[in-house]
Amino acid sequence: MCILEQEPTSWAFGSGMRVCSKACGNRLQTLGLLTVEQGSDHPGDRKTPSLSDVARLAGVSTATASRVLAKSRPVRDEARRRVLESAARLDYSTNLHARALAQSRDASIGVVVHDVNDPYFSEIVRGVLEGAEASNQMVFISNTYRDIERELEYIRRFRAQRVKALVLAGSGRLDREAEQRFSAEIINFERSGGRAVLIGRHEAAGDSVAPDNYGGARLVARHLAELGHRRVGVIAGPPELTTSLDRLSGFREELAALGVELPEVHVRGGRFNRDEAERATDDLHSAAPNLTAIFAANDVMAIGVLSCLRRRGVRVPQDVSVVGFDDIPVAADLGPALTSVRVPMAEMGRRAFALALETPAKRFRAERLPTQLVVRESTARAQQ
Amino acid sequence: MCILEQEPTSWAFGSGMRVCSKACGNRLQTLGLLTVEQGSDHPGDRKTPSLSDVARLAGVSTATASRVLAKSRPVRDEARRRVLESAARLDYSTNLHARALAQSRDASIGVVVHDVNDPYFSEIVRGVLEGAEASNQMVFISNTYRDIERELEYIRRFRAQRVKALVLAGSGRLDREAEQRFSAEIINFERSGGRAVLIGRHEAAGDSVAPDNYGGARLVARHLAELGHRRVGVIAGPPELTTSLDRLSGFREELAALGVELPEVHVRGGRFNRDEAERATDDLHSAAPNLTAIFAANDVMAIGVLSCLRRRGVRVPQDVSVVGFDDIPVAADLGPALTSVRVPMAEMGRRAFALALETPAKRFRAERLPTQLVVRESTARAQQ
DNA sequence: TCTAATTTGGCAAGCGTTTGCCAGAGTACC
DNA sequence: GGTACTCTGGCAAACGCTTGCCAAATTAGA
Repeated sequence: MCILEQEPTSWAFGSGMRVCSKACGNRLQTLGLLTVEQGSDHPGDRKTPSLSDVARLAGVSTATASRVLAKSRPVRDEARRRVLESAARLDYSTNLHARALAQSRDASIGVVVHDVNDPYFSEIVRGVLEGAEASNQMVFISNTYRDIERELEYIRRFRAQRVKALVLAGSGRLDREAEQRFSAEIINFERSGGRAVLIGRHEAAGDSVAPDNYGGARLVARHLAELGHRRVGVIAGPPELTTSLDRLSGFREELAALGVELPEVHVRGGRFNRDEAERATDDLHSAAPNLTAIFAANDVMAIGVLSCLRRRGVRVPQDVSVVGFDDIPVAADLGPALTSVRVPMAEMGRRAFALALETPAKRFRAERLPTQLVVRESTARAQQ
Repeated sequence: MCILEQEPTSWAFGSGMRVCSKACGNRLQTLGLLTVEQGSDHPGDRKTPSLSDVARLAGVSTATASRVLAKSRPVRDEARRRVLESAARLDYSTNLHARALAQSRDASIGVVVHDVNDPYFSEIVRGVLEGAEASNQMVFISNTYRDIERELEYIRRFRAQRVKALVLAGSGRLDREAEQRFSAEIINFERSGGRAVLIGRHEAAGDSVAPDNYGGARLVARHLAELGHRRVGVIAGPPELTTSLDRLSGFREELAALGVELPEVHVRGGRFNRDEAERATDDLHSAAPNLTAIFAANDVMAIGVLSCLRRRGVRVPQDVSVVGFDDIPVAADLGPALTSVRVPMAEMGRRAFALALETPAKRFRAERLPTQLVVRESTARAQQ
């Protein structure tokens, strides 16, 4: 084991540290090769103790033991003490399935997101977890990678698990049939007694929280127009998602209102990821090399845009201004720091969680959270 | 509803699109304010159908219905068809708790990570999910935010849920007592019949997968020494974690072997996050303004380092070279692109998942995955 | 056609909790 | 001392599925 003899509190140790480092060093000599080492033994498997074992050991009925452990009713001190002691002695662990079955309800909360690797969603998850932590609830996260079948599958699965509440984050779809199937599953879920809250999709059957994508995109248009940009392009999101549409149309309409034209050839699209955005920017820039500004449908795509422009020797913001959307944490650390629209992702997660625990109103509720332009280094006055 | 009349396949639509945008636009006029809208009704709640309801409707016993739905034994076509049809008619959803209880085992898999918002962990999660997807398993992710009590709590919770397997990602701790409590919970978990696999911590009781932190750090030392750096600093990770120690000691020992000194005052530490790293760099750079290179214990910290240096007007890599660790996806997109040590994060997740499904060997297995230096723009020859 | 082997389906006993209901034991108040 | 409550604790019936065991039905073999 690679363990210090004394508790380390800082790196300014010297000797103790060095000894340890040595040990670790030796252990790892196999630099560059995959090593398989042997450790100690796997534990044996005697049977898991049940509540009745605890009760027997404590000399009480299972009812009493249950009431102590689930805190469902007061129990006299003496008995309570004996139960707790027995439970500890046996390493007892409540079988949650039995409990959920008896109560016809699982206390945990499910979260379904498109992609935890996307900072947009991981921020949302953070918000949900903050809420959950405050009220000491278990939450389970699952990932659809934007596959609709998997999304439906997970909803069914959480229904099968009878979770108390379900938070679904992701864009709505323009495909009517897809949305209907989605809504149908949500309704089935709620019929089974759970609460469902949607993030980022207002159209489906359920309470929802969403950012003001349309308004945020208008802010971008206004910002660029004020900087004198007249030839602008868009790297849009997937055309089948309402989020893409809202962001694109907000941008387009505000530009129009300000008298700036946005020809269709200046609008390219792709999935919400870095690489597709980079390719799309290649196409766009080849087709329209004289653009002075590019609006990316989200920050992850903006990263691809920046990468493409850098590779092509285009300076940002001197030659071309770039704006993203979402304001993910890393946006401020890109080179150059990215101008973006702040979406309160964590806050949406918190709100969704809170909503999930409220008793449902008669009608679905839909909250829309404001967005806000954050100007950084990637936008500048247009060089005509 | 904001839905197109025809299926959209690209943004080059024109009119249909525009109509939709208008609708969306009107819906969102409340720019900058939180809006609460009213939607349709919540579904009512008639009782959830059970297997016996399905069986009755299909005119068979629950045993047969169960066999059809759980595919546990062949059933004659006619009966099978009737069962499936009844299940569909009733929107039946198996109660997984009842199933898990009857089988004394939950089919799902748990994942416990320190922080899904950290790309290091979200990449690991991606690897696990890829494995899970290939074999069509449900996985549940939970987040400890590096709090040891919460970590233990989640392990207990997954034990209570009797999950088939548990993947735990995060660094080991130097604190002996903490590690022992951790190991004790793992052993309890395995005793309850589940499989546990650890990522990034070899010292605890369980099969494990870990990157070669020590070796990777040595590569960094060699790289910097070869570029002529003699005055180097380190922004280290939290001193209580073995990951921090391994990375620091590998770096320090290789430097020593190459005749480069690393005074303790050139080593600062903090949590594995951007902001603490930025502060630590402030301290470091104030104390030792003549450093020519800084090694950050991970990429997230390196972002903080870069930000601090930029703020102080220090050019990277002309004045100071910076190296990170992990090679998270965004490393290549920072300004300047970050030289880092590639840790096969997703691969570790996949391996851990695979290991979790294998039957355990008699002794714990420990796999170590190689790391690799990726040189980008943030390192250059030292200006003496 | 008869017997043996193989499918297929049902019965009912779990799986490990929770909880409604009831009874016995204290307490408080007349 | 008697009545009316309040506490505690136990019994046993769910909760909704799976599955070992057995019997009936079907098929194969002779």
